[in-house]
Amino acid sequence: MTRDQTRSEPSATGEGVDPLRLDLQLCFALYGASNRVTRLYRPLLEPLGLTYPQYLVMLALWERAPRSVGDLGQALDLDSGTLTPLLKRMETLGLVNRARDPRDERRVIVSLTEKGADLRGPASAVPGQLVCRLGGELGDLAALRDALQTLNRRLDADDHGPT
Amino acid sequence: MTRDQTRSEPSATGEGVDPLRLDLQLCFALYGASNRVTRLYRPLLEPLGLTYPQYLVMLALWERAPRSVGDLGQALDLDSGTLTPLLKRMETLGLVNRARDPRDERRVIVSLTEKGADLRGPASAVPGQLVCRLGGELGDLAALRDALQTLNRRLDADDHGPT
DNA sequence: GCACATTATATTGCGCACAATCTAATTGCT
DNA sequence: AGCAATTAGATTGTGCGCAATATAATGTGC
Repeated sequence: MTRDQTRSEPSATGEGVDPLRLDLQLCFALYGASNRVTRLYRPLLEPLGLTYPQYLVMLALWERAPRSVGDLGQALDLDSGTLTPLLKRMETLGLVNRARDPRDERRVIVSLTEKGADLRGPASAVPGQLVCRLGGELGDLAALRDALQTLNRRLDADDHGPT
Repeated sequence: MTRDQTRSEPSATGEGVDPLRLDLQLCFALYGASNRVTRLYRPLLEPLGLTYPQYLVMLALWERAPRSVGDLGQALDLDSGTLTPLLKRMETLGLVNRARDPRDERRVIVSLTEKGADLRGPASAVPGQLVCRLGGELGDLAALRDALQTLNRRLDADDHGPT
């Protein structure tokens, strides 16, 4: 029974005749693309001392700061179990400050330090370098972005539990 | 200096006029989509006792087994630092066996146990459920898959270090 | 103004991802 | 044979991602 009861089709790049293979192909491609892109960012962000999720937090804060942990979590679709230690590391790095909101002591307000704000300049080179490394036509990349954003919106809309 | 020196554009869903925002939008969408899809799989795989990466390993093994750790790593684009502990957990679960290749003692051959092979039946329901939860037109999902696979191939081709 | 639910964050625990490093086995070269 | 270079995995350490739980502050009804 350790036979290789397997195969059914060439598997990989074929046309999507079998919808049951579509999930594997799509989700695996998504998973791989996300890993690959994080790897692509790594050497660009390493000189800044940031990881990719930390870079996303900085982008959110450069857009608007100060803001609460929960607000960041909503923007980035991450929960407090992820953000709390991440923000603490960024605080240790001297990029952000964390302080309880005196108006509502349950909230923690995250603000940029001067060092954190100053990092925006050096970081501004990153997007260009990355698009360059991504390669491909700008139009194709924009189309891919649109398809992913559509998917994300649909998944966000659904998940309020059908039975 | 804690001013909100921020904003410049509406930011989110606009047309891709500014290529410098494209990386953020694309990569963030990718990152979010990957996280969301893993979350979508979780309740489907939990009854099988699998995580999403473990499910990917099982799919690879159902396609062809036994195979070496390195072979799995190439197929899934994961390195030994990820696979070794993952495979050990799966061995503890009784899904796979790990054994040195007698032909080449450096290699570790991963094979399916009967329990692992038997899981294929229950798992066969997952892809259909997932595509259903993903929603959207099959054609759109197939197009997204193709775009991601193209991107992945390009990134795999590049990375052999230009100076 | 006191139980009780609600809200915001923190903590704990587990499982990836991956860089860096280590060990051991094989291959190549001479 | 003998030894350097290569190769395959394993180990270690750091940083997410998230479920489950805990803690503490706010709001609500009575």
